[in-house]
Amino acid sequence: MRGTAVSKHPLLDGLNPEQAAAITADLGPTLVLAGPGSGKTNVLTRRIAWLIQEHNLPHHRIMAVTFTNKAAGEMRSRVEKLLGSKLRGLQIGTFHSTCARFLRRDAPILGYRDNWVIYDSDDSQRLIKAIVAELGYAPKENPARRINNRISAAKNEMILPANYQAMSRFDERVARIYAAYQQALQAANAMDFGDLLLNMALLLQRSEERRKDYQDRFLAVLVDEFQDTNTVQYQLVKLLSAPQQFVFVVGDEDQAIYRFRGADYRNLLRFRKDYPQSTVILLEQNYRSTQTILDVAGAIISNNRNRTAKNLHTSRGQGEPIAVHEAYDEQYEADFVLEQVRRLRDSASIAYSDIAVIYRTNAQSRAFEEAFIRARLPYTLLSGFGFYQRREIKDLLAYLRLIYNPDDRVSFERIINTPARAIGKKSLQEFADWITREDLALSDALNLLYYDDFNPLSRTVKRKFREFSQLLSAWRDMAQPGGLGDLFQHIVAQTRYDLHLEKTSQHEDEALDRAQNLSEFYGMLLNADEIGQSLHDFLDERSLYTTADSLEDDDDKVRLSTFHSIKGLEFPAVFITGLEQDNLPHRNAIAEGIEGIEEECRLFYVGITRAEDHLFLSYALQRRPFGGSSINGTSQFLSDLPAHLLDGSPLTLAYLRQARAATAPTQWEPRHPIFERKPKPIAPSANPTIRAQFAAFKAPQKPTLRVGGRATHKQFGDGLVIGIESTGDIASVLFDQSELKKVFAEDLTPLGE
DNA sequence: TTCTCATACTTTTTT
DNA sequence: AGTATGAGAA
Ligand SMILES: Nc1ncnc2c1ncn2[C@@H]1O[C@H](COP(=O)(O)OP(=O)(O)OP(=O)(O)O)[C@@H](O)[C@H]1O
Repeated sequence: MRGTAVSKHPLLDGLNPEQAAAITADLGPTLVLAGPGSGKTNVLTRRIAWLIQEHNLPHHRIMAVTFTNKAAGEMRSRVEKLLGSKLRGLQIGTFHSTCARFLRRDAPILGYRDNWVIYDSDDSQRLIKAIVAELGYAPKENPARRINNRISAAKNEMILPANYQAMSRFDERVARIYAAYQQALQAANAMDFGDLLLNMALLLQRSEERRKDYQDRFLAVLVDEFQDTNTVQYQLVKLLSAPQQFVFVVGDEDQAIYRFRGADYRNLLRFRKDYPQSTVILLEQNYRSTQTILDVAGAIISNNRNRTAKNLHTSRGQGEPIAVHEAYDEQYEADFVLEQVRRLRDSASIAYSDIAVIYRTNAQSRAFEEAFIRARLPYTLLSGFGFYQRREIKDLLAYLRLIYNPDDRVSFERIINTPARAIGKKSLQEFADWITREDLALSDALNLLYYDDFNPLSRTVKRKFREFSQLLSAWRDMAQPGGLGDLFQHIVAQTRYDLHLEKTSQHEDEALDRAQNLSEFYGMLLNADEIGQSLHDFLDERSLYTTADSLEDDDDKVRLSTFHSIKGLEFPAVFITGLEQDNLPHRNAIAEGIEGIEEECRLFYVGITRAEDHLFLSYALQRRPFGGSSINGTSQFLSDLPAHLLDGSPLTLAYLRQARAATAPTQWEPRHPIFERKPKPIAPSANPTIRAQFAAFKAPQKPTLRVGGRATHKQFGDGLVIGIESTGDIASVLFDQSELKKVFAEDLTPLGE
């Protein structure tokens, strides 16, 4: 029966029996555990329609959580299409958007004023940095970024400053900073990303009245990508779905890739434990990929421990083999991708937007961007440094935010002297000291400037701040829905931000570029005006929406993305690039040990399973991060690929075979990557054979002679050992005085570091 | 106080 | 490569 369609009910049309079982399951807790492409999201969508149609739940009493805002929008329109009516009250959003929406109304209960703003990680780090300075800690030993990570982790675990357990000296400082940071956030009337979730959970825990209200409103709660929920999200689901427990979650532990954000795939197990009466449904039919792609994916993921083995199968047929490509460096890798993109379009009539290029780190997008620009092929980035992170945009946003929330300290400090108004360190200090001494809110202080009796500031300082405060109040009066574009024009004109741009740009080009960004931003404000957005709508949306969220599907451009941002999507053709040890798995993940490496393995798995028909894997022998350069061995995951499913140049395939022979299947031992920050200039050989040898890094066979170490040879002198044959008796050495040579290992004497 | 220049530091993934 | 910080001159 499996795999055959049942079609008794229009909502079940074309679904297989397991999918139908999930959709029609009883109202009680239900868990759908299934691999990629098995229709989990599809099932969740239809389940919503089913609840409305068959269980007569009013649509506004259903809440669904998706992983991205874009997925939320798509889910809403699909449900509407299934039911043939608009469903404005249906609550669908990410955890963050949903919480922000609820808190927009309820935050005053927690002591926020209703014009609170959302701080992104950059804002948080600025605030933390200021606090570190105020507490007199050394900025170097207490980097804002690291501290922010600790604080976020605590919030994800619902640990409040008072309960923060300090296990080290560093942690003791973190605990103090965390407490001060929370106070500063409250004073600034701001919430960071973690607060959005934590405050919502606290609200539900602390206010019985609000809890009952939300619980009464939401009869059913549905969550997609449940494997990537963290503690506070899990608690939110639990709190909101009580007491009737009509909770429906879908997930796949093999696709858990947000551990760094506190997510724990064991929430799937926890769900089964917390709801012992829950129905568990497995889906095994894959509708997305060819069998070859599934087999490769399966071979990769089967090395992970602690997982339910899934028996994925497809009716899509075997498909074509997986292409593996070795490139000399990232530019050649990009050229390879370009070449294949053109070929796919010409011979397989695949649109640009049907193609995804996936990499581990955002920095890797650069080589692809440059190549695509050179070749004049259209592309778009799903992740990375976005529009809103540009200096000029952040400045203008800070103006808007301060207008909306005059207590926003981070924005205030950003723009008080941008453009320069002769308010330097000293003036600012005098102002800040006064505020601290009198324990004033920033907004109150800005008002008190007008009353000489109430402030002790020196004449000039007072005058300068007063002028700023006057501007601010004038703008605030203008900040009405429909007038955001005008407001922008006034800000730019009255601060002479245009002149500031010119002054602070190095070249004409840069000034022009930044001015263009500003007009693009202006366009967005006009757009907001058109749809009648208020300032807070606009600010919230831009804090919570990512580049990928606002991308139109029909925009015919190749998608460049990290593994993380590509999750949940599918493409006829997928390129997975940068398959080098230390890149995937990333060196930092390797340092985290087996958990880290298994997560990297899942990243690879997620990437592979995005592909419908065409899958390309590539690695580069050399990369140039940070102006330096590194020579890389191939990813350990490449050795786990079943050889008979691969296609590539004979040399590459031979090399992979060799690599497989040399390493026992997936030892999670970090191999010894060759990583030289600034290696001696290496003359890259054009000879493919030599290049292949160059690539043939092996795990060390003799403890004495180490790949990546230096050794001396009686005839050729000193050199860098870049490879050792699996037999252990022959080594490839890059000699300082000559070139790459293969020599007998016994003629080499290892040198100390 | 502002601007310019040199120097040091970074070095995963995202809401 | 890119940003952030600090010193010194205008
Ligand atoms: N019963 C079905 N018949 C035909 N196609 C289906 C069926 N169910 C799902 N699909 C298709 O399979 C693809 C994958 O579905 P979906 O995105 O819901 O899977 P998923 O399990 O959520 O995947 P992932 O875990 O990778 O995000 C989609 O293109 C969907 O339209």
